[in-house]
Amino acid sequence: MSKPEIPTLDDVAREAKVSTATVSRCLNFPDKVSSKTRDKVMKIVQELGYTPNFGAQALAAKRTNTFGAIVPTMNNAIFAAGLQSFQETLGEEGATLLLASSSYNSKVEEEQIRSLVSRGADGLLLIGIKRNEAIYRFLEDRQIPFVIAWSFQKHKTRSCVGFENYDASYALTQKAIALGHRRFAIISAYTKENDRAENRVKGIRQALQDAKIDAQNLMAIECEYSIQNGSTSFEAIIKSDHKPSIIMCGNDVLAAGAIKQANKMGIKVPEDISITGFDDIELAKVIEPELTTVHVPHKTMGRMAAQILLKKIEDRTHHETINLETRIVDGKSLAEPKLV
Amino acid sequence: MSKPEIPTLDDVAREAKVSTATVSRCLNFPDKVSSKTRDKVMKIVQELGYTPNFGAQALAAKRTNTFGAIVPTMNNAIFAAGLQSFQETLGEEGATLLLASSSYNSKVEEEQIRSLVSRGADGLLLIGIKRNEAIYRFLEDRQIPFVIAWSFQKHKTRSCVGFENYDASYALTQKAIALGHRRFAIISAYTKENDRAENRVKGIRQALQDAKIDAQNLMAIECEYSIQNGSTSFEAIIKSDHKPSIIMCGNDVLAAGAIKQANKMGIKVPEDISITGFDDIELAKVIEPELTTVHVPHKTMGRMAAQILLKKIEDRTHHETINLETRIVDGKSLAEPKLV
DNA sequence: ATTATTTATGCAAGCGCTTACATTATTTTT
DNA sequence: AAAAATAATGTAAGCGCTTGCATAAATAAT
Repeated sequence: MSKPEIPTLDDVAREAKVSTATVSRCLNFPDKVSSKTRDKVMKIVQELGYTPNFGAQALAAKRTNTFGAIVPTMNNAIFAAGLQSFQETLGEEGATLLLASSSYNSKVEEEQIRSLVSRGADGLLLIGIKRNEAIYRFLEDRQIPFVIAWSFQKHKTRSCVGFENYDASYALTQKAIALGHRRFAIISAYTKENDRAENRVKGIRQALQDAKIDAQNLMAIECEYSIQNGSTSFEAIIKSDHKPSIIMCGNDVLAAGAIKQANKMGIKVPEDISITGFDDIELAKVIEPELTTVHVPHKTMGRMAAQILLKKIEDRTHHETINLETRIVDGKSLAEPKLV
Repeated sequence: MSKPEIPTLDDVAREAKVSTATVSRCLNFPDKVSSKTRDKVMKIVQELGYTPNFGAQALAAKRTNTFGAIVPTMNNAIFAAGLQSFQETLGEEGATLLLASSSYNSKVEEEQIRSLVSRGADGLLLIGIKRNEAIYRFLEDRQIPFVIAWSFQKHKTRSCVGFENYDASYALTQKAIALGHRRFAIISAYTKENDRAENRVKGIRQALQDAKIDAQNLMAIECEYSIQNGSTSFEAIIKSDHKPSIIMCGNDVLAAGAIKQANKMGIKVPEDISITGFDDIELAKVIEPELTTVHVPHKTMGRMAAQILLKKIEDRTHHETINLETRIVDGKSLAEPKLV
């Protein structure tokens, strides 16, 4: 068999009878080269099917035009829309996205951060705030730009673009209280290493407290995000003796599972029980009844995250924290509680 | 500010008073090194927080322990489950996954293939068969192992693990015909560069033909996969004068959109019209009525794809094509047509 | 104790690219 | 037409790592 002739810069240079420096410039700074040689070189590049060796390039240039993103999951659409616009915005600038998924596991996330950095990621998109301080320092020591999304915090140096999970959740709870609900249940993601989930729960608790509703009236379940878990948790709540008039779910996926189970059990939503979601993903509009949920500006968030990152590459000192607005989407799944 | 002290192999070697070769061996072949020096070196590695530079490593070693996958979309869960198990299987072998999404655009996919290869991907997961022959040659010239998933073909050299989209679709159509359906509509993805979609449509057409149902009785719409498009297409079909008794959708996402729209328009599924999906993603079980669809063994497919790839790394000549079974999942969305 | 093996380390040559800096060709100015 | 300024190209020194080969240390065999 013929050996795998992967052409190198040298091959191109030799063939075109110029130095490797010139070829490199043709590729990277076309206008630093006379159009005559450029054409000649480009032709050979085409002929040989030359592709630069990324490792060599990264090694020599110390930048890669590559960004990394680590999301907790790709199993449901929570992050899809945001990532999509993140990627698109990067793409417009000719940058590439490397994607990894941590399965909501902070150990895994840490490894992936290191891996992406050692792969030469010029910048990183991270979801949420809560993570080991050591890993933040790792990034900061190396001066790797990063931006945190899906959460908002006013930090002196760590840029973010997100929203107040707490406030959104608080507002939704207020609305439920105003409708007359007094007995609550929560189906949440694990809050331990997930500040989004944590703040959503906190928002609910605080709203209840502020309305002088005793914590006795709240039951909370934590589980992984999945439709199945939404269903299971719903059933567990119904079968418990807590008897809430409303179940507030940590996201739309759980809510969808809950509604599905309600339908299955012949429990009418919202007549018998109200159910709310969070995120406003497409799924929220498919289930019957349509979900009352919190709209999160995913697209905007993704785009702005990319923009911040790009700015940080330009100017290492750039810093900003952006707090996006959320809003309650009125579906059909939240209504006044049944009179008892 | 202190400069970003990124430690290198040299730093570790100097600190540990050994050669760089020894440090490298400690990291890559621990048992080629005496336990005494190993401990000494590892301690320094820890202290310094050393992470190997990926580019340099790739350049010197000509392998990266990294695999690439390019999926058409991450916007819906079609590929999520498969990718997940693909990643898990790779992870067990200490390999990393680089993920890219092509937005069903073959030009983009081609770029991404090149990009992943130049990034040093040891192997690639590709979705579907249909793509430019040139890009196949690109991979083959460079002897980059790749495996095709989600489609099956018996190819002499190109390995794949997938299923017969055609057969599955044919079978589902037969079932519909057996129930009495004679007037069909299809909502499909664009078939131009998508062999899965193409074969699904072909399967339907052939089943109709074999049942002596004239092509006149079939109406087909192509659009991008999305719930919204499912809804829009459903409405278009209903408002046309085609009046099918069944709408077969290219995947569950479209079907979900269709059902949603049916509910909205007060059209009963399956009493007034039957709707089928394809893929059996979680969504299929959430919508009301539950979808009759084709179950695709996503997890198995992802795992086997990874296994094949790993085998190919071991033995460049390894080759296999695996045809997985699909099966019809009986939901509630397919029933006998209304008597006219 | 001496020699033959085995094991552990070091040396140094790249891997394929970028980029100061030096050199040469071209254009502009006087 | 010569001098000065500008543009185009070449030279070569790395970037941080791996690995074949040579050498040194430890162990086994005589």
